[in-house]
Amino acid sequence: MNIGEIARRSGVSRSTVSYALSGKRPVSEETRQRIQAVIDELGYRPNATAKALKEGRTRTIALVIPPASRRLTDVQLGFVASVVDAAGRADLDVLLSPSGGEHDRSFERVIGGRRVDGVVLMEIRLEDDRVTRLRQTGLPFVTIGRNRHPEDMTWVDIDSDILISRCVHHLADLGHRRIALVNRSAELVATGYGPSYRAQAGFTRAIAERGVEGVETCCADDAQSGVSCVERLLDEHPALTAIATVNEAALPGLYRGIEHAGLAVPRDFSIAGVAARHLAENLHPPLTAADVPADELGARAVELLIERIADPATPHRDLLLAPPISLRGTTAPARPRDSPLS
Amino acid sequence: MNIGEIARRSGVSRSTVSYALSGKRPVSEETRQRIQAVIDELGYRPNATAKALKEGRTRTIALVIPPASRRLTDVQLGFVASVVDAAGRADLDVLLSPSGGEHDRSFERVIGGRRVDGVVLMEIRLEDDRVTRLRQTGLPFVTIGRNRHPEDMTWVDIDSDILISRCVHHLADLGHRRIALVNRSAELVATGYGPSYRAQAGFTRAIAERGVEGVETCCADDAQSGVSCVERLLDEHPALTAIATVNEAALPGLYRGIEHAGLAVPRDFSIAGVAARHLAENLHPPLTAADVPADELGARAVELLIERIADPATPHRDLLLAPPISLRGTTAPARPRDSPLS
DNA sequence: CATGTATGTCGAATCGGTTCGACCACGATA
DNA sequence: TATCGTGGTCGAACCGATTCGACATACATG
Repeated sequence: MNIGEIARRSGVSRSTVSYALSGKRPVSEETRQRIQAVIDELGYRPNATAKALKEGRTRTIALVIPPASRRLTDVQLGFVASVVDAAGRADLDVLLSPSGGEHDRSFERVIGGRRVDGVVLMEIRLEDDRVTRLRQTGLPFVTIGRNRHPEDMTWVDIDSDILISRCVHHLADLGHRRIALVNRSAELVATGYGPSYRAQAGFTRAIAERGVEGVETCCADDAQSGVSCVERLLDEHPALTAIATVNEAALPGLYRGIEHAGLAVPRDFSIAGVAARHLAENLHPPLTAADVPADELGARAVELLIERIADPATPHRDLLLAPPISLRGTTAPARPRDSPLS
Repeated sequence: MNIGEIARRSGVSRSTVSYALSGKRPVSEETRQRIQAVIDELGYRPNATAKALKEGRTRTIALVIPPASRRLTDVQLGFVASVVDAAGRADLDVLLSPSGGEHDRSFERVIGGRRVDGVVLMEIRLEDDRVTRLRQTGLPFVTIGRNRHPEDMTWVDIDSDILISRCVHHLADLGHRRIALVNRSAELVATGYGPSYRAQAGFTRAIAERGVEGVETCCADDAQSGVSCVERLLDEHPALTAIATVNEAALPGLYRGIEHAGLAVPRDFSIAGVAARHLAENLHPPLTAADVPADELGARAVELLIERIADPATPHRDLLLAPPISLRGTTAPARPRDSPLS
């Protein structure tokens, strides 16, 4: 079952078997065939662990995901899928490592034990311990998202600042004067989650540029919270006519909340956001949104990582995408409503 | 950076360092502290690959998922999350291996190269090559779902036969006389996907037991297909008053299609199904459904796998769950409708 | 005092591969 | 004929850990 067994049965040395398999030195056609016959018969496959030890690389990358207990959003799921896919195409295996909370053991095990040749890190915070930790180990890594100082690292990201700003401009173009930003959970925003932070920045800037009225609010990542979020918003700001959002999971709730308030989308109320295309198209009416190109980002992250693994001294690179807004069914010209309270 | 370096700097042999770390033989307190100091200073962590080679186990399990290109359903996602979670608690890493189509290289790489100590297999078909392959390698494995002959293997599953049958009985109890089964995609059913096959069996049986009229149909895994599926059903069977389904992804579409037809759920039309709790609760109105206990199944699968890894001769076990139907907002007494065509 | 037992340490073998240096046989070349 | 290159093979070293057997020292026991 190991290379020695194959060698013995073929009457050659272990090195000859190895060379017959790798082709790194010539082996006579005759012996090659004899060896191959034995291999086929026994169904021998070289032990990946032994190979990894000798070669000094595991042909495995780690994908560090947010703790699995918190449900992955559609966009995150898209990242996982495309990373796994791209890695597979490059004959790399993917070790899944949840991080955060009680899962830090897993991260430490994978990183410290050098079980992988490189790491793809998702869900980066503006200040992120894991980045610091990876830096000290010297293990190549690429992040999906960036921290506060992304200068000396390799990353891919979407520009949620620009994207949300585009949403606001689009809504303002349609005549909306009172626009709310529905961000992700307060907890996430508080712990310095990049996309939320940057969405906020883009929102504030665009609001100022257009001289319209803006309201910012946080909302937990589920439909129920979306409903109550809209209730609260309409209660406190009855003249609101549009929402821009980066909160995918809340979207069904936002739709429902608006409907409960007796408003029709997009006739009475507009929504624009940043979401997975799949999700945007499946909502009803389909969401006008900047579709996060998770496939491209994930695939590119893996490519960049492979580059860094091959040559860790390669200069750092990055990729910042700002896909256009796909106009679907949730934005329309503003129809001013009388505020019942004003 | 390796154990030899630590040994040299502490002035002891490599074996002493190893024993100091593992505690498998006594080491004097003094040397232990000296070694520990060096380790802390250099941030040394033993190489997992070398350890794996020597010990003959990798402390890694593979999780074989359906090809990532096809979007995972909520239930599948629940399985992944709980398996990763449970493995993490047992200090096992999880290697993600997509299988099917072009991804079979990945499966072969992981299994053949003995990169893992055991395998959790998801999305089992009634006839499944991967099960056959795993059998010949002798690698311990546990399946989530079962194939046609699950006698000599270890598996966990939900009893979709019983579950769908319960849905039918529940609907029949409410007076529904014409009930449709919305199964998963025709392709999946055709290739012998267990849950679909068993749902069909349970449906047919329950229909017969209650002497009601049943219609079976397949539906692709997305909202759009759900809409057209309902359209088609109501067109061909205008007197239909209820749907039982195992198709999570189609649910939003089913709701929408029913609404389009001018029917209200649950007043005019009832739905009962099998789905992830999370999803059922987030629909509007919340879905009356048997909630798939993905957490429990995933965790149990890992436990069973760990058992088999520790002792491959352990007798095979299984776990078949049939959670009760949670009554939520989508089922109500039948209100007969006149068929516009009859 | 001899013997036995436990503590503490070391060197060498081992896991299953890859790879380097050496060697032989052969035909081509000077 | 002496030399060289090359095809083909082997043995040994190596990757970085663990573990076994051996040995030395110290202490308790008969």
